[in-house]
Amino acid sequence: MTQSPSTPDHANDPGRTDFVRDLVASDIATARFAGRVQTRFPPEPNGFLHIGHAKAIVLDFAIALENNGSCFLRFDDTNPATEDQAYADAICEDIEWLGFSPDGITHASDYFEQLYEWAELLVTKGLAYVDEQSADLIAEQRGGFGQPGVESPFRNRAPDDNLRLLRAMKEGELPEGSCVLRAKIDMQHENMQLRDPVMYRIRHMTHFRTGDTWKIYPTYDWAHGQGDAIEGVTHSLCSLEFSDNRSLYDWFLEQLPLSAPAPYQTEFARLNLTYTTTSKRQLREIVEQGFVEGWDDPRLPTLRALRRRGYPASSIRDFCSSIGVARTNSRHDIELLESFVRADLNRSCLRKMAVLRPLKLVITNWPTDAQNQPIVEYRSLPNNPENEADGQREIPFSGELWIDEEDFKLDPPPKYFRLTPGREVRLRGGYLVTCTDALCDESGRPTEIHCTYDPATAGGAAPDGRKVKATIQWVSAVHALEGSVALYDRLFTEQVPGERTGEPLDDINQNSLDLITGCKFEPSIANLQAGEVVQFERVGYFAADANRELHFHRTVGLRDEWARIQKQAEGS
RNA sequence: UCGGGGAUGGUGUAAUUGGCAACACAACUGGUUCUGAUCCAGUCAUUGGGGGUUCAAGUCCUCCUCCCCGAACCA
Repeated sequence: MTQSPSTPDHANDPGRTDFVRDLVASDIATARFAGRVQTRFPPEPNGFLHIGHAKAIVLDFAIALENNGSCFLRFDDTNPATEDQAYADAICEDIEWLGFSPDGITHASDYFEQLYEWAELLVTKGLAYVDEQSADLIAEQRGGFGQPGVESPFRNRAPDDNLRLLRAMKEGELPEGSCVLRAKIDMQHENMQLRDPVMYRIRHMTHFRTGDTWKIYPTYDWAHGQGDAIEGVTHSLCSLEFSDNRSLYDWFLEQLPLSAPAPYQTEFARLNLTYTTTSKRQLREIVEQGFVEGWDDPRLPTLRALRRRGYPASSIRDFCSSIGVARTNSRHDIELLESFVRADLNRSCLRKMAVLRPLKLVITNWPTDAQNQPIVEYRSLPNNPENEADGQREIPFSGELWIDEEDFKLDPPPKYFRLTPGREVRLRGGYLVTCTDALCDESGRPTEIHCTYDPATAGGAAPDGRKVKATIQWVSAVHALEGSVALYDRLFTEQVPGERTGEPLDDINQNSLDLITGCKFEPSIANLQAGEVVQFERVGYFAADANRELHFHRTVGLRDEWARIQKQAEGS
């Protein structure tokens, strides 16, 4: 198994351990599996991977990696009604993007034949029987919490008769729903999972891999542990809700003639994040009801959405390994994820200047050439102050510029450092300018700002050492490229969607997308690759859309001290 | 109601297995800065509650409280 070499992940936190790693270490110490470690990531190909899956993927692969073991990707394709090759392809793609290469890609359906043989074995041993009752009846007879179940009238049918019926099920001679194969365990067991669980159901459906060869399909419980055993998995990690299934996992494996020590299951808490959801069902509703534009809409926590939004795979990996593994149900602040994204992007991103909401700034004393045209100068700015090796770029500067509306106030609030009549600020990498005048429309909204510049401050430094409180970004009006930007807000308005009313969709953020057109960009923006992420200085990180020219997705904003001050002012 | 699991700051995760509650995020102070970014310094919990054992308890015992999961021919 491999992982992109660029990211050390756990390496930055060596001594780190958790209950899963403790278990693995102890199994190695006692040679339970002869020192082997093998894990697997077992998604069902009926949906797209999301950030919650990323936690599981990182854990599964990291455990293998740290112990010289291996990790397979195994599709849990036991339900032909909901699964599809397209999902399987998407899952492979997402895992690869995340930075992991499985040691093998397998399917539960690869083992249908072996599973069936073992099912006949259980029938022969009197450990499984065909039940001809309806699903409703079986459910009813299962009993409830604290109440014992009732045994099926078919429970003690002779093995030979069961075998004949099972074969008839397999041959497609019996209609869907007419009967199921059940394990014969204990209808009184306090763990409902052991009250004669269903092993096979009849489905006359086409499976995306096995086609029409099977008329019966194994349930999750009858397929999962067996798949693990066949593949040589040692540590089968899954989420907490499968805790009660563990006894069944063990029971099935105990009945089978295995040559190696049986794998065992360990459960851990799945990932929850504030202001979003990792529920497959909820995500489906959000997409299907049109709250977002598709499974890769950057507002979603799906891996393809995060990728499109510009989240580096390494930041997701780092986040997943930093949050640890426990059995406590918890919910992480989404800010933590965002802080990993910012940390990564701050190091790696080129800086660009962009003006999202343009306001014209005219330098009234800017020189003109012989044709009476404003002269154009090229100012040199670092591509990334965090990394000198990224070099410099030349940006055209002239007498008419765009600045952001937010960087000018006719009537500045307290602690506002930016441009206002009479005040001097720095145009980043350009000159110090002083506002002399502002033209406004009828409603009093500024439409054009007039400034004078100080020719002695070329590059933005004042020879006399005078300080200005603010530096703002700008784009030369005649050279500006025009495009659009999608600003994303949280998917939900509440930290815990659904906590108020019981219905998560009640808390969906109706204003999660703010599409801004008419944005102005510095000319070098034209050289960006599809999907490349840059920092628009003083604004945030933005990913170039893969298809639309000059359209950007806001990955995450910069931390914003001014916004904080304003909020405090509102509060007091 | 029965079974399984869980509870450490605003959030999450640790604590050499009985020995000074640590780290990250958030928040708040302040400093640096040609990004109100980054960076740097500082502040912010005696561990769900009661009782017990012990020189010493987040850790052991005991009683209690609260939370999550489980009664698909889903996974």
